[in-house]
Amino acid sequence: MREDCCDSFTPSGNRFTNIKKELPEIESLAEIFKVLGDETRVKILYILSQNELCVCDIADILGMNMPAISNHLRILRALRLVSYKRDGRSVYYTLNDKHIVDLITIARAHFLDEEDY
Amino acid sequence: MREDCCDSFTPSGNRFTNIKKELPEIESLAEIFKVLGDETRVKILYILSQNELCVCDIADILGMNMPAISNHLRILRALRLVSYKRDGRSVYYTLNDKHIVDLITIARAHFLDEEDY
DNA sequence: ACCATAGTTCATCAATTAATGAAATGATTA
DNA sequence: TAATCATTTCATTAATTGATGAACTATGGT
Repeated sequence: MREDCCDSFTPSGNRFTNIKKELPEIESLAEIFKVLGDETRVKILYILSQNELCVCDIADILGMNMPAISNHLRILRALRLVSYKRDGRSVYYTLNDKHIVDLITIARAHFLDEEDY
Repeated sequence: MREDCCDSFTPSGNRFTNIKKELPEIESLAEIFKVLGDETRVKILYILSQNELCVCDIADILGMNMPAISNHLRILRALRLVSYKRDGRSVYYTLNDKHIVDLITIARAHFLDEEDY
């Protein structure tokens, strides 16, 4: 976008070429973090890591109405983070990806304990 | 919000009490993930994990204009994820929190390798 | 003092997001 | 088959977000 830059810029052109190549990979991670960046969704994933629950239970626990929960579950389904099975009238959701819980656990350990920064 | 629920609901009231108590803590994690949920910001954090850079260099690497980068840096400053020092006309930013890189690294290892799901 | 450069702030705009209620679907029960 | 419950889908709406260009601040050079 810019041809030159501040004094640290060298016009030889191939500055930062290596890191630029890695960026598309890093960019794609934002999709995962975006899912976890919603309070409701991260809570849904957390409670599903401990219980298999129907939509109605999740709505009850979180104090929200069912369409709201159902929409978030649709997003989580699209990324294959949860799976579901119907049992009678109810649909039970389970966590489908243990990596997500790892991320939540690590984030909790790192950012909620004030030890260092 | 709802007084009763599906069949799995028990009116005794204290169902899921334990997990409900943990939810505010989980909810606060969304703030961290929200920061990483933006393509530009996660890229900024990643390149700052490898180089100390001025705003102008970051803008150059990411192919964006400076106000856009500056605004993202403001968000990262507010959460103390980066620090900065002025050197002449340039302001150099550095990563201030190694935990963030851990999260990015772990997410990359888990979600970009297709081994299991 | 004047000018150029680096960066920030601000207002505006477009796009995205999430919650809500209503309607539709699917499944069980009377 | 009518009624009810659990869930999903849909349209609407309000709120949030991110990019842009203009204006402003700060620093250094002439």
